[in-house]
Amino acid sequence: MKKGESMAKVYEPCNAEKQIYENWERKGYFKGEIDHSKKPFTIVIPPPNITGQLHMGHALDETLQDIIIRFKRMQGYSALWLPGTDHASIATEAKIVDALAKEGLTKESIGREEFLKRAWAWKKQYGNRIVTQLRSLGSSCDWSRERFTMDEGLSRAVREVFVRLYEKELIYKGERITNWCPCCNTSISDIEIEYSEDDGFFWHISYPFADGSGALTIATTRPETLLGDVAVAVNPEDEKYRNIIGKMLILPLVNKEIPVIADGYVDPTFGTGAVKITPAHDPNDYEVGKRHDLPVVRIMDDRGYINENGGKYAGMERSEARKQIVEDLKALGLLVKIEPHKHNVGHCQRCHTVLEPFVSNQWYVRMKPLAGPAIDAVRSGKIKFVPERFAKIYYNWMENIQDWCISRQLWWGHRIPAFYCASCGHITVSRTDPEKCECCGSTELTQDPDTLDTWFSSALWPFSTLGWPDETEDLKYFYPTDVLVTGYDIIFFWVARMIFSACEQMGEVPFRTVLFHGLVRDSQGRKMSKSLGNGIDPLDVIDKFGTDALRFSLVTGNSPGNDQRYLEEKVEAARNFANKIWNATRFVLINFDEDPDFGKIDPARFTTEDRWILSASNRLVSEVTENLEKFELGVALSKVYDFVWDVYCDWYIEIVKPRLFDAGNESRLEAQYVLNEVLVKCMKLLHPFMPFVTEAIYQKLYADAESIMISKWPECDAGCSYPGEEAAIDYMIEAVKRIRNIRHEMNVPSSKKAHITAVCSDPSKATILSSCETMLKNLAYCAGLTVQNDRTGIASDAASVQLEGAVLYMPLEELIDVEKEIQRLTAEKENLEKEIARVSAKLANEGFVSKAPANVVEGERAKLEKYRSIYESTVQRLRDMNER
RNA sequence: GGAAGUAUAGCUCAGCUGGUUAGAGCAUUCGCUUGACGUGCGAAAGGUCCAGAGUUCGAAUCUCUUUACUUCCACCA
Repeated sequence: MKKGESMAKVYEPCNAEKQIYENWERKGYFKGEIDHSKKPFTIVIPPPNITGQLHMGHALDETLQDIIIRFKRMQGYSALWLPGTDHASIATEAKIVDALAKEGLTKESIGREEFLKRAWAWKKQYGNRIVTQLRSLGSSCDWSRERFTMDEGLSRAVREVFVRLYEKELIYKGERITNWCPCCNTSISDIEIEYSEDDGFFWHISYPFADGSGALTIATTRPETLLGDVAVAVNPEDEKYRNIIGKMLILPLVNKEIPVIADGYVDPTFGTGAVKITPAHDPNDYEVGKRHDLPVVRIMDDRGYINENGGKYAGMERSEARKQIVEDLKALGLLVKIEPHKHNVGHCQRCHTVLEPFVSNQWYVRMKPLAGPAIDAVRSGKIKFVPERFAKIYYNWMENIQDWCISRQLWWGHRIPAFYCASCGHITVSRTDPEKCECCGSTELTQDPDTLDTWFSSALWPFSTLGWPDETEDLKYFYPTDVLVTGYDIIFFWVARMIFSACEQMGEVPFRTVLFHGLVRDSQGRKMSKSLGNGIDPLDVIDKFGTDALRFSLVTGNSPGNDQRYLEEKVEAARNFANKIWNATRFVLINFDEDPDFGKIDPARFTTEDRWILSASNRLVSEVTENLEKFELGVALSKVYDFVWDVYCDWYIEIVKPRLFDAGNESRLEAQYVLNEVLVKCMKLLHPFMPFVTEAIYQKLYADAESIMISKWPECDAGCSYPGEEAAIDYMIEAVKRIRNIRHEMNVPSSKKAHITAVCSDPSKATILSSCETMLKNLAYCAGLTVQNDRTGIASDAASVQLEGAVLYMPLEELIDVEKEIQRLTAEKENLEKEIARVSAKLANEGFVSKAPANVVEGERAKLEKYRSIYESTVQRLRDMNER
């Protein structure tokens, strides 16, 4: 039995993929080896959260990375794709807290140690799920180097960086207004805030003067913060308030005297032009308070309840307190009016709770000194953003950067290595846990209870995963990494922070290129989300269509940085393509001799179509390679797709069939050779995109093959260029297409074959045509072909095909509707007239001829000549038919 | 308030540094058991490349303006 005959008619991805993947992994192909005879090529994975489940975003991200790393591996680089996961402090902690709640426990009740024990157990049990899922995408990660942000080594890196920054005074602890999530019960950094325009109210409240001389009306969106007011500010330039500056007001409900102060911060045109000042609960008020040396009165606890400073409101939840305070003000007649007011409210990115900004004592990274080198790294081109426009967003953020709040009131994460001395108050920050205070020597030390922002550790990922702070061989060989592939949504969270961290710690960029991709949205263009329930599980798609199909659909027709929609039809089309190449292979193998000896092929026996496709495939190699180098993955893929389907399957295979079916054909072996050669080349070009089918096919083609993934990437052969053969086949294809067209238009049944007479004035075209009788017979329902140089013997009602330098006549007798044919020819004639007019006008244009590049002008001339040739024969034919 | 992106066939989208009779997939219409594939083959229909101006010999492509949608940043109580 021939090899191809054992192949199923339909490619079944599910059977093949798992086995193929296991084989790759077992053979160790994914391993990145230090090999000084090769150049390294490194990608570190954007570590997914251990709480995460595979979604389309991962699928896209992984696919892009895998394409690049497989391409580079085949090109001969020592490729390393380093995988791992992120501990995701808030998200994971929330999971554990939820689990505890189900048992009626709280984290405080079980204590820190027990809590962490449970968290690690959870991580062990579920943290690997995402990793398993990544494998089903075909990711060729070096799993032997898998890292976790809380691994011992990575934790050491975190501590090292913290200490270094502290020693350089780039980390400090300070009391500032920080955004706080009362639900997650922790501080968060500025970029973790999500603003949304919410409907709210503007409450106008009357503050009576202490001397009884009337009252001043202020407007606020947060009346409950009134409890913490320490002043009311007006603009010093504001005429209407000039004479009340310095007077005292009675703070309603609290019955405390507060002053009217003057500060330029107040906009006299907004609200009433008078602003209540609550330094503990508003960043601007805090600044005003500092300028005027006002007290800071915090009136809310961490959970969002009014504290003891709130008098009778103490213990009330913030929204409840707001309601009550408004009620009470109304009762006192101090509520002047309530206006509906839309304003931007900050929400917690994770739980969407309304955030509460208030003063607290937190750890910060001083960003200004770190931002400079990080900006330079991109501006100088050491790091390239693809697409470039993201650099602007990056600069804009970096140039206006605020200090980064890195402490979190959580337990799951890297604990801040700061130790407070009970006797002298000194803070000891060190690489190892200190036994005594470095200042006074006291042993009464307590460690800061807080942990670090998750992103603090991910910021070190490109080097911490390679062994830093040790000077490992891996670090020396694989660092800096080459490409970072990620979504534009984490440019600030992660990309920017990796850049400044690497510049500071390594004195070297973390990666040379950042390839940004967009979001995968649903078919209606909405973001996929849990709450909408519109998410598509990549694993379901893989089950239904195969990994290759999913990967193909995510890459094709997509350009860097742009969002895309998930459409099942696209995956289906990709699945069909996998089936197509599978069947092309089946065809090739069925038509091979038992064991073709390609050592015996004679290039002299290559036919025109052989040279045509060898030449075209050679060009394909260079184009696809170039596109991949430029990260134009979608373009590269569609080029291979078009070539395989339209050129190789639809034309080459069809043209070459007679040679294969004729056992005695003298160039049969050459046909088999070219079929095989071009197919393998295409499979290699396709392998990074569709690793599984291409491997399955490769194994079919070569029984003793190792693996396509470690095969050599095709190279462009400069000697393999046959423009003459390419032009000849293109001409023949044109002829076939036009014959098919006319036959279909005339409703000629395929059983009705026609003998074609080619009238050819151009000897070179005559040569081409004389050689293509078989092709016309097989592809254009032709019974036979005669080539002659005049029109003798041509039936006046024959259908005709006008080509450059030739006319093909097909006597189809009664099947031809002469009127219709005249109509068709007339339409064609008119179209040609338009084209000729267009091109002639162009060539008559002095400016065009003198200024356009020579090859463009030449191209237009050739075009004109071609159109004229076809036009003449069209006119001639019309005349014949009309004179009939 | 700043900034960015998008606008091309009924739908989803390609079209790089200006030169194509403006492309693909899906959908539509018509025809096909042609010895790999109906997850296929063949043929067709379908577009003022959002609108307007400019640069140029030449613009879907570059510049400006307008409109619509999307996103990011900042944020006035």
